[in-house]
Amino acid sequence: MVTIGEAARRSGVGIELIRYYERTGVVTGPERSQAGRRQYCAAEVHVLRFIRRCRDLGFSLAEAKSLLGIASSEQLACGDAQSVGQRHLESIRQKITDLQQMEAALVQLMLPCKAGQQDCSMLDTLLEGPESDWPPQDRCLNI
Amino acid sequence: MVTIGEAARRSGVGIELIRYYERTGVVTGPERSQAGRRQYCAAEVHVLRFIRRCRDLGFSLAEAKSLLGIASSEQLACGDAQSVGQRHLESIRQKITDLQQMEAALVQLMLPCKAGQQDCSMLDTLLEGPESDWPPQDRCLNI
DNA sequence: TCTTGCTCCTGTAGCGCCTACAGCTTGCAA
DNA sequence: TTGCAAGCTGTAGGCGCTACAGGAGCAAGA
Repeated sequence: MVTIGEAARRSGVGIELIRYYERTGVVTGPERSQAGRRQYCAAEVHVLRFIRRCRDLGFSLAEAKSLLGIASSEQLACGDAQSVGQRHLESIRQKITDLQQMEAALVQLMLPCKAGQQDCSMLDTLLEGPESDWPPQDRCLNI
Repeated sequence: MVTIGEAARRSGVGIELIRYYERTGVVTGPERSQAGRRQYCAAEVHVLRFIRRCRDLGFSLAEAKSLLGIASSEQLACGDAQSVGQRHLESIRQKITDLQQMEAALVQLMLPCKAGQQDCSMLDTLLEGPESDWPPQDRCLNI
């Protein structure tokens, strides 16, 4: 049984963030000491580390919670975990593609300025330029 | 002079978003009709489109506002715009690199499951696996 | 003229994922 | 005993939207 500070150190999840996860139901609250302090057992520290690893891999908290549920269910449902992972992998690849297109568009936009022209074609294009084909109008681009 | 609905249509920025931009000082509010309705001139619609293009390219609202300031200043400071753009380009490239490493780590994590083993090594690794070298501990990974 | 239906208005609250602070109590060592 | 670190709760802020409630204005048709 360790304190929240020690749990934070061992899991790599900050103290405030641990309390936030508890408050929002991502993890269940641990036992409390008589004085009301949180006391974490090894398994609970494992869970925190699990969440952190999921977050490091870009999973949302909802996905992390879902994977945690799969991982701690009686019958180990590998297929379920695989499909969560696969969906996530596709979303990562989509983001990479979007960012690469963004990068290309930005490079294109900034290129003419390097020629040392008088006007800044970058700002001109942003202000009045033609409609580019980027971004496609029908896709969400909150990256 | 057009209504907010028409300005939204012409600029590609939603009505609620236009009001949000005005409320948060990204753009200045337009004239009002006697009944208190917003009335946009062509230049104001241009500004909205400028903001949208910046956002499409991944600039933050603060950066967009800054670029707008540069674009509408008397002496056209192309160098300033270039440096904002260059910094942004580097951050896009950093994000791409991070995502690619994330992708590789995820593929690595999910690979062994495909072999049809009894245990799900993906979940096992997330739960108890060794510390991977990804992510590096000293970098922000909120992507 | 009246009604219908669209557009517009303000204000507020919610999302996801934290981060930070105020103001308090507890625990431990010197 | 004193002093400080570490814990506690509750609340607010940041980013960039999005969505609603509850009202007012406006143009076109019956």
